[in-house]
This record gives sequence, structure tokens and C-alpha cells, in this order.
Amino acid sequence: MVAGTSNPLHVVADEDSSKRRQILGGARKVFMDLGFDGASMNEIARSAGVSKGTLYVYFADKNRLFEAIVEEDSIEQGKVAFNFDPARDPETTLRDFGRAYIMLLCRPGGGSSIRTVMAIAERMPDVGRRFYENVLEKTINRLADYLQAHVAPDDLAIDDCRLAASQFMEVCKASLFLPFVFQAAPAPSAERIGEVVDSATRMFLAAYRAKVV
Amino acid sequence: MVAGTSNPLHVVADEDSSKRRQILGGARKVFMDLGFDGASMNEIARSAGVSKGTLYVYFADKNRLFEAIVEEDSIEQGKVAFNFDPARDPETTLRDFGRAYIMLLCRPGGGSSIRTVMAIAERMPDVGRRFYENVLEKTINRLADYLQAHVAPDDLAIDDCRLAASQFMEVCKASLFLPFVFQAAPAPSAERIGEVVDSATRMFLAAYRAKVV
Amino acid sequence: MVAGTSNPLHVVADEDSSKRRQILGGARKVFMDLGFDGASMNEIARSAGVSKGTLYVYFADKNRLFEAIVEEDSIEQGKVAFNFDPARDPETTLRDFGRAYIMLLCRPGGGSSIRTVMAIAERMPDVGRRFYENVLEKTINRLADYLQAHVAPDDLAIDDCRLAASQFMEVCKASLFLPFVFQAAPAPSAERIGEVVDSATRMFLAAYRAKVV
Amino acid sequence: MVAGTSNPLHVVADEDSSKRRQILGGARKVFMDLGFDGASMNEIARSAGVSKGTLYVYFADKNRLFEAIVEEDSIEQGKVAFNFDPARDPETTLRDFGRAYIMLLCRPGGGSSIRTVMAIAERMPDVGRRFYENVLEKTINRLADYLQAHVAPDDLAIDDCRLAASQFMEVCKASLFLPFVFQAAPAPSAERIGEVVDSATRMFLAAYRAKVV
DNA sequence: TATGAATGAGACTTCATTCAT
DNA sequence: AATGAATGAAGTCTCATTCAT
Repeated sequence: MVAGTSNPLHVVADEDSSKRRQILGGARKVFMDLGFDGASMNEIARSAGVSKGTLYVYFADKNRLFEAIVEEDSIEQGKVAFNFDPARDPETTLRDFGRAYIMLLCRPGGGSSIRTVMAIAERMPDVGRRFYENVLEKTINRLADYLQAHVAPDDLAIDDCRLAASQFMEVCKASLFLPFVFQAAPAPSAERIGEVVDSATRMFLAAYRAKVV
Repeated sequence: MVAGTSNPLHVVADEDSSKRRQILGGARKVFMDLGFDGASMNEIARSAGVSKGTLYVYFADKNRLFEAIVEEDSIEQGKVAFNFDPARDPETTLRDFGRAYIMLLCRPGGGSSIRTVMAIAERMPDVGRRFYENVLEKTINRLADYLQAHVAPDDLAIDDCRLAASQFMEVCKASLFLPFVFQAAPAPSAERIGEVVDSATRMFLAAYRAKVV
Repeated sequence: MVAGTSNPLHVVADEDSSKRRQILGGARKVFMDLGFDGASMNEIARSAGVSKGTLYVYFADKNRLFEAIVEEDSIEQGKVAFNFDPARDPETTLRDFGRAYIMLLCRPGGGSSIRTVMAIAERMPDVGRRFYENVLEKTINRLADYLQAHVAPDDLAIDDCRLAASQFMEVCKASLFLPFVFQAAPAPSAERIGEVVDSATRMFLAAYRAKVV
Repeated sequence: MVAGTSNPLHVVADEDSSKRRQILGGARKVFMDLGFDGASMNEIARSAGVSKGTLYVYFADKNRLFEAIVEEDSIEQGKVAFNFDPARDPETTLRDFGRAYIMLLCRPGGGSSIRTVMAIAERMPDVGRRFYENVLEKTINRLADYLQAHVAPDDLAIDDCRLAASQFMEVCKASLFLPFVFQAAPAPSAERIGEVVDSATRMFLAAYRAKVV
């Protein structure tokens, strides 16, 4: 080793190690395709392009690896910046948000971990709970805050904004999400999503638009 | 098979053999409690009160046994007779149906097979699709038929009744179903279900009640 | 199946199942040859002539299998009937017992589990303790009882018979046991054992033979 | 090796390299605590305060490292200077030696390598043999030499001094060593050791003290 | 020389499935 | 038809060893 060239890159198993991200990437694909039990550590190692032993250098066991992925996805999805600018009018805001939300849920690649996490929630309650809180509840709260900002005599008349937010998000799924997760239909087209979200928006505003006296 | 040479006592593969039903009963509990991968044939045999070998007399393998259960549950749940008597008024009908539907989905025991089937749908697409068609789509269609019967100038103004049916069913889940399946909250109380379904009903009718001209 | 010939031999995994004994036999050899850690379940299965899975039908895990062998050996060795008939004179009794005892300890095949158990005692203290109590302590107590029966003014003058019994057993090992267990010498010949035990007997009696006043 | 071309700073394989001693020190503790199989190279590296790779710079593999430790311990323990000054009288000498010997064997920390080596002797016969020869046999010989020096008409009457030496060492263990190694009793107290060694000394002298004619 | 990340063989164990009875 | 003992492939995880830096 030549003096002065000493390598400062002692890559360790820290949170952002490239190997760690490589493993998470490979494992995510396998977990999402096959489910927690269906995914084998052998297959994960192959998919990640590392040896089986290396998996265990970065993650204590299969559960921890899975949790790390869900956690990461939580953070990732929690960062999805839906446009809840209070300056925008409710109709546009809801229509844009609804489209983005359903597209996230029904991504063709099945990239969303929602199904996989739901499947394992009974055996790994903490994972399920944290996913709900970090991803779904957070989005509900953001939408609820937006709605609250528009509660006014000449705007929206909502008593329970969090319930209303949840109602909008659910009604957007109508005819789209369940056929998709049960593999009874392919991922919906952007056009169909648009129609359904528009219908949901109309229903929502019909219920919550403040009546002019 | 030549008539007269078959032993009438050996009707094993008969759809309604008592042993078969015994196995299905035991297996259902185990599959729904532990999921497809979590359920072992050992545990299933114990739960059904038969020997492990007997399972294979009636079902070719674990997949077929699981499929048979989902199929049976489909038929069973498809038979659940929600009261869609056209003579009843929409508000009462929707409120009663919504309550019954959510209670089915959020049964504390997790008795509903919806989560288990959703979990396996990616690996067993046919099972998922048939479950959706036999259970969920059938209910949507029944509700849609009921709504269609009430489309009238002085009753409901609905363009796409199947979408509307699906919308009502989704909006009933708001704030209840996702926290439950993700184990972020215990099964909701009957009272809370009542409030949420009432809110859903109001929203639905606000959107679809025919406007008096 | 012909009536009247119903087979009562539903061989179950009870204590004396022949498969169980077959497994114990094969496992004993491997454990004693290679030690607890050195023995693999694969090798044990091969040695026992059963499949790996069968091992787990009869024993919950490797530890339990090992414990069962040690327990069985304890019972077996605890049954070794040294002749402690009080009617026999001490000199003969001690010489016969000493020979039998050393031959047991230094069996050429290494059949004795003493070394293997000693090795694992630190990690499996219960196994070690039970082995000591069932095998070694039991023999000490029997010899002590015999000695006690001979405590008399014209026979033996012993204060602490259990210590004396232990002393005799230890002194019999002199120059024989340690070279054997450390593989520094082959199993001693019967002739050499005779000489050493005779010397031990003389020493013991020199110390404990009642002095004629 | 050509004189002048070897780098004097690279004396890695040197028997007394400080790193080498550091490794041996850390490894000794781990091996003696956990046994050969129980000790992992990871744990050894941590205990020694070096990297895992460094272990392999100094020792070809785990076996060689273990052998080096046993060898070192052999030499170390072989150096333990029991006081065999021929000028001292046998009774005191034996009592002092016996106490020191048993305390070494029954050290609470299990520091003695005797158990660890005994455990592995069947799989690594050379290690066992060398340990016996360097440690146990050497001590026997020293004691035998001392005894030989006291063979005299008015002192000791011993025919086979090596046997006698071994006999004394064994009889000192009575009631103490086996319960300790089998974890059936905690390490004996100094007081109890004193009693047992005194009894052993009396027995020894009763057998071998020259009879006054 | 010293490091520690990476490897992959092999350990223990589970479990769907088969088969002699 | 019914049993349950037996199987062996495949699962998760460990660890001695290697190698690029």
C-alpha cells in the first residue's frame, strides 16, 4: 500500500451500505412476488446477487430482513408528496390525489407491499401496525388536514374529517382495487381510474359540500 | 366404470362424504388461522380428527385441499342472504346490509377467508379470481340489482349501478377495515360500525338520491 | 384384512419401540466416537439406518436424543451388578470390584459415555449431573454400604465410608485411566489392571484395616 | 532465505510475536470456556482483539490454533513449580502438593484445560497424548523422583514410585474432582480440599511408610 | 501485515407426501 | 378405506475460511 493512498472507504454494514441496498432490492422483489413464506433465503440471495451468508451479515434473520423492507417502503411511500396545498380547490385536489393514490395501490408490478404486509399481519402484528401507521394513516391524516382547512360555510361541511378522508380513499377503490388484488382483473387503465375517481369525487362533494342556505 | 361392479360402499370421492366434510371443517380452521404456508398437514389432520394419510385419500395435495375450502367458503358466503327485498326502502336496506357486511369482514376471530385468500392470490391466481367472483362480485351484483330496481325519477338516480354498489361497500369500510386487517386496531364495536355505516348511507344517498325537479 | 387377524401391533413411538432402540444404538456409536458437536444428525441417521426425518419422529431434537442415550447408559451402567455381598471378605471384594470397575472405564471400544458426558457437562449441566448421580455416585454408595457393613473392631476402621469408597475407586485408576482417556496409551491389559488393582487394595487395607490392639 | 533480503520487521511467524501471544491469550479463554466446537473464530477474534483474518496469518486453521494453545498450556503447566525439594519431609510435601494439585484441577473458572482436552482427545489424539505427556506425566515423574529420593529403610518403602505417585494424585481427587467436572457440585472449598488431601496423605503413608523392623 | 466483507458448505430441523399394513 | 410410520427435499441459519484492499 502506497502512503497517501490509504483508502478511507471502510465500507461497513451501516444503514446506507451499498450491499445493504443491493440486498434490500433483491429481497423486495422476491418477497413481493412470493410472499413471506414463499420466499426462500436462497432465492433472495440469488435475486440480490450475493451469497446466502452475506444476507446474515446485514440482517439477523428472515424476519428482520422482511421488516427492513416494509419499513423502507413505509418511509418511501410516506414520502410520496400528494399535493395537499390548501390553496387548491377541493374538487381538483381530490381528483388528483385519488388518481395518484389508486395508481399507487394498483401498480402493475405489484410493487406495493400492501398485499404482502396484509398477508403476514396476523403473524407479525408489529409489522402490520407500523405499516398502517406510517403509510395509510399518515395519508389519511394529511388528507384530513387538507379537508379541515376547507371547512367553511361556503366550502365544505364536514364533522369528522378523518372519517371523511378515509371515506374518500375507500370510495376511490370501488370496482378497481379488489378485482386487482384478487387477480380477477389486470391493473386498471389510467382512463378507468380517472372515471372512477371522478365519480368518487362527485359522491364526496355531494355529501360534504356546504349547502348554501 | 361398469355398472354393478362398483362397490356402493366406497363412495369416497363423493362431494358430500361425511369424512370429506370433516376434513374440510378441520382444515378450514387451520388455514384461516395460520394462512396457507403456516398451516401444516399435521395440524390439519389433528384439527380434523383424521390421520394424515386420510387427507390424501380425499385430496390430491395441500393446494387442492385449500382450493376446495375456498371454493366451499365461496359458495357458503355466496349464499349469505342479505336482505335485498326490493320492497324495502333504500335507506333501511343499505344500513342493514352495510352493518352485516362490515361485521362479516371484521369478525374478531378473523373467520373471514378474505385475508387468507388475498395473501395467496399472487401464487394461486385461480383461487383468488374464483373467490372474488363467487363472493365479492356476487354480492356487488345483488346490491346492484337492488339499486337498479330503485332507479326511478322519485327514488334513485344511478347511472352505473355496479359501480355504485361497489362504492357503497367500500365506503362502509372507511376507518374500520384497514386498521383491523393490519392489526393496528381491534375489531370495531357494533356501535362504531353503526355510525360509520350510517355515514356511508348518508353519503351514498346524497350522491344518488334522485333530485326533485 | 381378514376378520380375526386384526393386527394388535400398532407399533407406536413408545419407550421400547424397536425403531427407537435402533436409533439409540446408531446414535450412541456416533456420539461416543465423535462427541456431541462432532456428531451430525446426518451421520447418526446413516449409522442408525433410518432417515433423518425419522430421528425427529422419536426425539424432539439433537439434545433430547443425546440425553436419552446418556439416560439409557446411566440406567444400564447403574444396573451393573458388582458383587457387594456383605458375606464376602473385603480383600476379595475390593479386588474383584476394582478389576470390573476399571475394565468398564477403559473399555477398548470407548463404549463408556463418561468422556463424552464430561465433555458436554459444562454446556448441559443437567445431563452431567444426572449421569454422575445415576452412575458414579450410585456405585460409590454401594461400595460405601459394603464398607460400612464391615466396620468392626476386627475388620475395617473407617470414619467416612463414602470418602473411603471414592478413594478406593480413584486409586484403582492410577496409571491406567488418564493415559487411556488422553489417548496416550491403549486400553490397559487385564494383567496390568490386575496388578494396579491389587496395589490399590493393599494401600486401602493398609490405611483402613482395623489395627489389632 | 538469503541473508540481507529478509525484512527484519516481518517476523510474523516468530514464536514470540506479540500479536501471536495476544491471539493465543484471547483464544485460550474462549476455547476453555466453550470447548473446541463451541468456540467460534469470530468469538476468538473478538476476545483476542484482532480481526478474523489476522488469526489466519498466524495459524493455518482452527485446529492448529487449538493445538498451539494446548501446547503452550502444557509447557506453562509443566512449569508449575510444585515444591519437590528432597530436603522436605514426605508428609508436608505430599500435603502441600495435594492441595495445590486439586486446586488446579478444580479451579472455579474451569480454567484448567484438562476437561477441554479430554473432550477432544478422541478426535485429536496427538493433542491429547502430548497434553498428557507434557502435563500429567511430567508431574507424576517429578513426584515419583521425589518419592524415589525418600526410599530408605527408615523413610518410604516403595517398589514402583511412578505407580505410587499416580496413586497419590488419584486418591487426592476422591469425592472432589468427579462431582466438580460433572457439574454435580460446585468447586470444593479450600477447607474440604484440605481434609481430603490429609486423608489421602495418611492413606499413602500408611501404605508406603517403611515399617520399622 | 492487517483487515473484515464475503463466501458456501453443511449444520439442524420441518413437513408434504408415500406406502405397508 | 384408513392409518401413521417413514421418507427426503428443502428450509433457515452458522461458521471456518478466503481475498481484495
